[in-house]
Amino acid sequence: MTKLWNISKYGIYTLSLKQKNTALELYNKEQKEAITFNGKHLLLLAGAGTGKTKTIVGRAAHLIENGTAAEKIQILTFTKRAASEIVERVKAGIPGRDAQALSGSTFHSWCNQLITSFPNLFGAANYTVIDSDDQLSLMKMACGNEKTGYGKIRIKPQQILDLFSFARNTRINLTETIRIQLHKGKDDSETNEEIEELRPVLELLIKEYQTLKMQQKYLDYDDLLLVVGNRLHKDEEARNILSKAYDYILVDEMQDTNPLQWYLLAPFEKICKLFCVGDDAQSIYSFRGADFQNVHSFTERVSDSEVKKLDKNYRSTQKILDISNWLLQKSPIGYNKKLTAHRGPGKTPVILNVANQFEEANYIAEKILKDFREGGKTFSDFLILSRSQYYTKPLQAVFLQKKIPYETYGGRKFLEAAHIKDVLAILRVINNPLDQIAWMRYLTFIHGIGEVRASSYLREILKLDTSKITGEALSGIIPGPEGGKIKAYYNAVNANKNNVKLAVSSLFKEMELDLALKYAKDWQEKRKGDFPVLEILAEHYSSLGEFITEGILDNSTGLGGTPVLEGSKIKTTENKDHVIISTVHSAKGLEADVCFVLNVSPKTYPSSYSLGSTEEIEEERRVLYVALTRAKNELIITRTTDSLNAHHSNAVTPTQNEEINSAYFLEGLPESLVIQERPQGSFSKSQDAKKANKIDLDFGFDFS
DNA sequence: GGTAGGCACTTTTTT
DNA sequence: AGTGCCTACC
Repeated sequence: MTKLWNISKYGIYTLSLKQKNTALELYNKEQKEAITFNGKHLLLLAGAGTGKTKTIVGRAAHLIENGTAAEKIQILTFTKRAASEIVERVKAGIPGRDAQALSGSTFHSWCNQLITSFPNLFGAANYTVIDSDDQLSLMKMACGNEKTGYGKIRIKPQQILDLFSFARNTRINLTETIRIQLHKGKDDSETNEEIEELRPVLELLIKEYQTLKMQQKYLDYDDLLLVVGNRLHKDEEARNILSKAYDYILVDEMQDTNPLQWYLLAPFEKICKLFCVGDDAQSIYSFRGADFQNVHSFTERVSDSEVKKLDKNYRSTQKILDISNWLLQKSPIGYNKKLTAHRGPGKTPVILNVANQFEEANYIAEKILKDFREGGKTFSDFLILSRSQYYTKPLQAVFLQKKIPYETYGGRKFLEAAHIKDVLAILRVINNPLDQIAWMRYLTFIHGIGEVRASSYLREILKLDTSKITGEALSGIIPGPEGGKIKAYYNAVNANKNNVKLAVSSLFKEMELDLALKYAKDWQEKRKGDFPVLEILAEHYSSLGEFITEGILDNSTGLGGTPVLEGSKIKTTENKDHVIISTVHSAKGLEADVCFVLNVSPKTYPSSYSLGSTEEIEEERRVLYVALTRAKNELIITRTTDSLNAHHSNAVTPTQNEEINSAYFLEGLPESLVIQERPQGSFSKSQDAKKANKIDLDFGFDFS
């Protein structure tokens, strides 16, 4: 099965693609030892920039060149992008077909492949994988059916999903999950009473949600892992089958795996050899249940295991590492980590004090253009990192205006865009007629049909035997021109259901006018062009189900770039020279010559949402650490002074303000580590400038 | 009663 | 860019 969702993001890696991975002289002693490790299980602690990815690539190549069949190696990563990068680099290093069968996936996509490959083993066939939007719709349905119980409790469907997902990912029971997530872990009688009141209601709603999923043959993200994990734990036959399928599992970003992922991985300790790579200082996913016990307790949990370390940094110059090291040292947790550069001192990092986001955006744009025109740099030499996707909006506007090509990582995905989902809904319904979420979207897409009427039509549709559902039958249920449209859409796909591309293109022809009407505001400029892309994506799949699921499990097909068609291949801007704008969370593994870290201001680092618990603040610290260590030669940290006078957040008490300032990560930063700058021109020694200097307030902070 | 359209609001991080 | 809430129309 071809996976076109792996459209390469390798633009920035092409230079390193050519090197032969297994030429061991390319590696240092520690890397070599890891690559050629001959024991059973290995945990490799690899600090930022120490050649982690390179070593995984080398390990896979080494195994293949020493006789392991490529299909018996599974590489697991967090994003499809990371997986494809590793796989492509291994393939590039090994001539011929030996490495072609090498598989790299996310945990979720891997589980999906296993479930699909062994339908009898896992007992799931023809299911639909649902994304978070669909989960929310389904949870709303669950809550709607339980109005009595739900009405009393002030908890939103999204919160219920978050609690449930947290519980499943951490494998903690519901009571304790509520305690941790809603009561900050408190264990007193008042808390316990509240928990006892909430828990039964939640349980009821979650059970309803589970039932709805079962009825409609849905699997959500967590289900994918659980289905595989549960089977492996309970069933020896399953373990036997999979032990024949795999000899080695290579896990990237081990520090970000959660107990559910460990639950999935643990049976493989007996089945094959684990090679897990991670860095506890870069653990930034605890909101998703990541637990660095998976790293810290590795040797206790896994018999026949060893730990090795990589700590020589090849990415950054020393002055960039100095500020990164300083940040970690200030932590009350001992990370016991100090990166040393192998590339000399380099340039001192800059802190750029700006008045506001627009000044920040303009400064960055001007610097990039200047370096591009006069400094011999390409756009791909720049990486811009932000705490949140939302914050980069003004920057993107300025880039568009100044014609700086960029690509965003993180944020809304291609297949999550409303107009794409509208079209996919019809495919989904034909793939799985029990898919009520898709039915509702399909029906309410038609002008004149709202939620109420759609529900009643859907009730009629579901009464039909699934084999009796036809375009004709639908127009029998839905009268008038609306029914005619529904029928036409249905037939367009149904007549071509064995040719996904044709299904998509004929459906689009039917829907185009209505789509243009619904999205009149930005149809021509923004949305219309996505459909040729969708058709070409579709071309690479042999069934509707595969197309829908692979799309949902992939996050690499961002909508940020302008997709361009070139022959039969999609070319997106990502293949051209462009700046990368990314959230820190999506930037793991990335690096760039010049790196901007946006808005390192109080309230953002750490985020004011995280104040209150040391664990959360420390996670924020690691987020900043990850950001700082992306830079190879130039690090520019910006900080906005108007974030201090928070007009947007209305009620900040003086005490809170003090807390915000004292928790601020750059507070107390030694002068020698950075150069403070202000943009030239519009920004002079005004009042704003004075505010900028006030950020380093000297408040002590007692973490004990 | 049901639907569509307009307005205001709001955004941590992701599979 | 999406969602929730209100209002005006069928």
